[in-house]
Amino acid sequence: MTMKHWLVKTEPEVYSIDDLKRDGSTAWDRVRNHQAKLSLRDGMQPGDRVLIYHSNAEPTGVVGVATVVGEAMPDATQFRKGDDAFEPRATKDAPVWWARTLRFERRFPACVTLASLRAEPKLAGMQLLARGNRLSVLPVAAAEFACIERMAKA
DNA sequence: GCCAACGTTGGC
DNA sequence: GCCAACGTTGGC
Repeated sequence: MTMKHWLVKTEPEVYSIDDLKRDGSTAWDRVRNHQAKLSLRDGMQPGDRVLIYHSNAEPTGVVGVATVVGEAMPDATQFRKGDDAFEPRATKDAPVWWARTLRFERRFPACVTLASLRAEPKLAGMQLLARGNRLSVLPVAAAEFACIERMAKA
């Protein structure tokens, strides 16, 4: 099966690309949207590459690349009573939310800002840039992924 | 099943 | 901090 490409959003004040670099890899969890869950659980394959996007940041944009490691796993945070990610409907036999391990690959020398993404004609169809998009896990076309990698080097 | 109220996301 | 977009909840 061919490789897929993805983008995940994170608020750097909560968990940044530097946190991922420090940790080496991390469970990408606390995602509480069903469409994003399907990407995490069913869409991603081991070895897929993932753009890391800083939202609510100065500046906002793509800051690096990670790799999908292993299979989907139940999001452990859904079982933690008292945690704001707790999910009362979830049981161990029937988890509601899923997570993936992402491994740090590299940090771009500079953030590829949202403004520069919007200014790039090749990215005009990118799902991230669609009006009102709030999904925190998104598929990215291979050509779009390559384009952003080139922008990071320029 | 409809839909108003409400909560969250995320750019600015 | 504001607010548009839009997902979720819950009464009916």
